[in-house]
Amino acid sequence: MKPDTTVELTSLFEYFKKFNPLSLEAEHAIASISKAIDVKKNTVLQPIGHTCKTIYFIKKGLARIYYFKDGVDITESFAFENNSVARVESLFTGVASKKAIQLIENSELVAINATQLFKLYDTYPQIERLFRLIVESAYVETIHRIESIQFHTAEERYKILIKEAPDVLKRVPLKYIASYLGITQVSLSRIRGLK
Amino acid sequence: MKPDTTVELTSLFEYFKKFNPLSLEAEHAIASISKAIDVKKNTVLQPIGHTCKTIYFIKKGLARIYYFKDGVDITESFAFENNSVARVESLFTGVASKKAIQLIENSELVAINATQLFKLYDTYPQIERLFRLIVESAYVETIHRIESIQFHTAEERYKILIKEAPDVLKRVPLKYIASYLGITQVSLSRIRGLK
DNA sequence: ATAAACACTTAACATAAGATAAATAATCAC
DNA sequence: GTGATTATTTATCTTATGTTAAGTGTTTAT
Repeated sequence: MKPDTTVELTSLFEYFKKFNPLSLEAEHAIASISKAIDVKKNTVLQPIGHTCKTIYFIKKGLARIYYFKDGVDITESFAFENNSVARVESLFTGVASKKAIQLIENSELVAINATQLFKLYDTYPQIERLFRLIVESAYVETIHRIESIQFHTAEERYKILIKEAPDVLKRVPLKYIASYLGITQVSLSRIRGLK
Repeated sequence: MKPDTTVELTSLFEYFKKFNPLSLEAEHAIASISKAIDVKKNTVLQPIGHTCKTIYFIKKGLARIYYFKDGVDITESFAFENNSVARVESLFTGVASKKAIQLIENSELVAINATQLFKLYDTYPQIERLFRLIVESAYVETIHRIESIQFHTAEERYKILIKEAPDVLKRVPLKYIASYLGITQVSLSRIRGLK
């Protein structure tokens, strides 16, 4: 019988396979620096002001990255199941993050120790390649996000969001969606009220 | 005496050194898939609608990535000397780019064949690592750009720009700066007129 | 040197989104 | 279940930015 971790990490390795399938040995190496955790709704994983040293994979549930701008809670991004989430601007620079990760639902996560992960890059080029591809993919998404923020009206952005991620509306409080779209909750209500 | 290419690529390899120093062999491998080109002001390097297969390094000069939104010319980003520029959202996906790269000044570039570069990744893990680090760095910049666009007023964004890149103002037409800031040229003039 | 094209500013008006406040509606703790 | 939070909507007024148009200044090509 397989050890527990392997079973728990099945969906993580499925996720990896979409980018770069790993050898069993490489999978075990990642398993050895990862642990599965259950987190209650509204939990904040790491406080603002700490350097990000963990990459989370969401087996089940829903998270957001947020921060405070002039005392106002701003949602930078959402992350759904079968995706990873990390405070990248801290992870890749070592600078303390001004952001936090919060779970919007009761969630099941895999926490990967990034410090140890980066060390695995030397031994397993396939792991370095895997995360290179994951980052490239996230980078492309971020570029699309810029186009969306900069060159669509708030109403267009709202319509695009509910078209591309109708789930969001059911699972995420509107106040979080509003700041994600770059507007106030009042404006979002107004837009929703149209027609 | 060194071959010509080595001399011409000095600044490129200096740029690489900031991320991941390469062996001479790896440098030669990159040199063999690169060529130095001189480009006149206003030249568009590749037409919109083609898949991006080239990474450019700017030895001298200044470029912008732009596209058309509802017929209006929008500048997505600028790239100055000693930096690289590519239409990443096409490069990493194979999808035809809706964007073009244009030189704002007479420029000296190094064109790196990306298709061949990606093949080098198998032979030279150090090259794969180099570009992983370059992309991670660009990704972090893009995340900061989102914060800037989404949560500062146009006036704040303008002030940040002239503080962080005062060069831009001297070398880039205001119409390009305006769309980069996400506003019209008229709005930018108005902001500049204040005080 | 001149005309044409381009770059930038200014003005008047229209509109989308912000700020504040108050009213419902939904959820949570006990 | 009841009261207390929290979430959402609605209304009013203000403000920043868009749109259009016209005018001035600056390059560029011949």
